[in-house]
Amino acid sequence: MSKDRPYSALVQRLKTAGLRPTRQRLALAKLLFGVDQVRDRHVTAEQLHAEALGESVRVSLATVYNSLHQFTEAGLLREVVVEAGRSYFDTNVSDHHHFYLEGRGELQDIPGDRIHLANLPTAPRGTKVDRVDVIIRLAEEQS
Amino acid sequence: MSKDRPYSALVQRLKTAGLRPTRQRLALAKLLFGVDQVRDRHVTAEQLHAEALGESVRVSLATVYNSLHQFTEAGLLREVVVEAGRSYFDTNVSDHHHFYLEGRGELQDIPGDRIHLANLPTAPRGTKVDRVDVIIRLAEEQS
DNA sequence: ATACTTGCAAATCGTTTGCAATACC
DNA sequence: GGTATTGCAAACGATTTGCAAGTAT
Repeated sequence: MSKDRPYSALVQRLKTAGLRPTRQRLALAKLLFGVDQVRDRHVTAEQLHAEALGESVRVSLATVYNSLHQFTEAGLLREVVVEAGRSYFDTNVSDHHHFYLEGRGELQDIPGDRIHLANLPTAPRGTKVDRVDVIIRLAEEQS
Repeated sequence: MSKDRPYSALVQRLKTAGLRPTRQRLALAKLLFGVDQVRDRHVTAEQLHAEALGESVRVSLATVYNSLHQFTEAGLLREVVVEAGRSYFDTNVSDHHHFYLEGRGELQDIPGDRIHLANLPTAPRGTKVDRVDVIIRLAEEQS
């Protein structure tokens, strides 16, 4: 499997999302959604930028931010807010929730059907539920 | 009821929390917890600062930040993270959840016993649940 | 060819910090 | 008096923007 393969699946995914498959976007998509990525990922812009540079992919941080937001708008990513002042992007866009390990700043998925929410109050008049976020904040246990 | 009353209840509350009842802290406490405040409040530092200035209370923004964090550490406030890059402080420190009106950046409390969480996964080894946040994100309904 | 993208550096936003001046006990 | 607290302005980290140069179709 050559490193220069066009990754047609990813190219197609970007096109379908209405995004030109530029070198940068494709490289980032590969890091985020590529076949090498076994499980779902939770990254910050800085992390992804560092990772790209580490793989000798030349991208500016600004472009990483732009791409992450474009991917999010296109429904390829989901933004998770757990900490004021830092945004995480989750490659798992299905209905699910999160563990947040406060010490490490680490996120972990919890399948959506794992938690049961009952008696959800109805949305106030004039509004509709966009989504429900459940974050279980974890602290390191002092043995 | 004079405007200059010492607000002994608030003074006591600060003292109990191990905080000197300075002019600034007392003024902020009054805005947050004072008798005039009917319901629970959700404020950002900037909002509270503006409000204080509006009431001719001289406080610096830095002191507002300091005080909010001190109040939070003392358990008088709870910090709510709904949006990357902005912190809300909630005067309701009991167990409860939130509606978040995305358009207006507005928070609304949902009593803790209103929502039923079932099948909560157990915390990973070495960690313990610090708290569970449920945020119901609301969008304005396009009629 | 033309519209979309990129990179850079500067700008911005919310928040924090260093430190001298000030207020509380 | 001695310590905690304040205010200011500068520092900060994350994110965004303006714009000239580059790239996809």
